[in-house]
Amino acid sequence: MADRPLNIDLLRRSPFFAAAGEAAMARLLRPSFTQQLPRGAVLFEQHEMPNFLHLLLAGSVGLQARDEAGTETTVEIFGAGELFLAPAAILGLPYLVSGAALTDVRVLMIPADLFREGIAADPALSRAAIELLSRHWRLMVDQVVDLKLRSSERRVARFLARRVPEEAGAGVAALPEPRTAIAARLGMTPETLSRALNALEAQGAIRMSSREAHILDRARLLQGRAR
Amino acid sequence: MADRPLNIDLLRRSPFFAAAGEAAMARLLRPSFTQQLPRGAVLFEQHEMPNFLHLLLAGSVGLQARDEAGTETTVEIFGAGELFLAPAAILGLPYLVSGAALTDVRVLMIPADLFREGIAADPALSRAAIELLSRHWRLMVDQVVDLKLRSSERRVARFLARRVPEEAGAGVAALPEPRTAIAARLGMTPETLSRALNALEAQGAIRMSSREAHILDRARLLQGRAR
DNA sequence: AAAGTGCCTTGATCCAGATCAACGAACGGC
DNA sequence: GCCGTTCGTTGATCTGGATCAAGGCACTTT
Repeated sequence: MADRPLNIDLLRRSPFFAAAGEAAMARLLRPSFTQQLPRGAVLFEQHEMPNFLHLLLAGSVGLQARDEAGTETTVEIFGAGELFLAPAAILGLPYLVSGAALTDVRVLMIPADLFREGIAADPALSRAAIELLSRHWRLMVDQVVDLKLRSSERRVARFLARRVPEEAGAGVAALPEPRTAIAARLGMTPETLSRALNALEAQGAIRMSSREAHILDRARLLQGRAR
Repeated sequence: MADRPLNIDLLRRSPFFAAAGEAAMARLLRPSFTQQLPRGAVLFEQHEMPNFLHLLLAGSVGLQARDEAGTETTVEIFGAGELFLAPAAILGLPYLVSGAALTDVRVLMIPADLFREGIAADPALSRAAIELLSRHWRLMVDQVVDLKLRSSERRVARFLARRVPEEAGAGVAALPEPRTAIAARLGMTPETLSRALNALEAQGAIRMSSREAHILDRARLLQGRAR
């Protein structure tokens, strides 16, 4: 079933399987297998037909979209525990975006057809899918609002804050993925991202080291220099 | 059941009920009623708990979000035939956005609890919800890509093109909603929208009159001045 | 250890689109 | 039919962030 023992607990805690329940989880897991992929690997390509659902066990994956001119952005970055059936998998439509490993990753591959059958048959599973989709819709709405009405510095601040437990006043946000991808996810250039991080550091809200940000004061970080 | 005869055919053709099937439709319609609201009316308010699902029968509704500072944007504009269960209704969570009538509207009000029960019980209905959510997720992804990598003029062009049948070379795009709302939906100021429309007219791709745009050459409109 | 090779930051300049400020046109109220 | 009010356009200016162009570093590769 897997080419290496897989962390059942992580799965159980993932928002999706928590909603789907043990039974559905067991059923989906039986024919699934895990895969280890290096940074840069492409999990699926825009316009392809989906054969698998991907549940991320470790690492980060970026959903990337290319426009007609060939320029690319990162639409969203997902971390461990997330299932992204870029709804394609459910609907049986071609992927709207590509999925690329932004770090080395370990993914659970769930056969898409099996999943589609499961959804039709098992109300708990379809309920879980509905919740997942709703959550993902909200993520995108949040991002649209962010892009439309917040400055790049604010977007960076919020991005960092989201990487640390909700109620913590301080903490460490890991940033294992390349700056380019983070910048794209935030709708800015790497240069602007770099400058925004500097500014936040100058304000005393964070302290940067190469692949992580120490958040010194979450509240201050979020409210900005509006002192 | 309704305070005025309602166009069953429009409902049947709406993407949601088309997927849900006649039976589910009939069941949901029985306790529902329609409402006629003037431009500016608020269908639901951000942070409120959802009591109804809204199926738009006529007019346009804008999903608006306010940030902490109080500035407002339009996240999406929906037209006749659309059902927007700003997923809140499904999940039983407070609305993430407000819904405002951008024109005079006629809406079918479907009790949310009834809908939630229906989803749990009827596979066809939950299937329809999944499809709706997937479609709406894709709309938002599209918009994020638009905002991240296209200029305001391109966004306007695409917005107009989407308001005319896919395969038509020419046609009329109605723009009944206030310019301010359209501009916000497109992530720009009314001034910029106005100038973009002028530019597209100068390129000979469209001809504007106050509340509609005549699209003279859809292909040209979409490709831009890259002549 | 030297020489690549990515990846990130820093600095200088530029520009699309925001902002500010009138101005005009459509519309409902009386 | 006039008047205030709301909504859209136009023009002038300003600016956040993009773009362009070098540098640092931290890695592998030899």
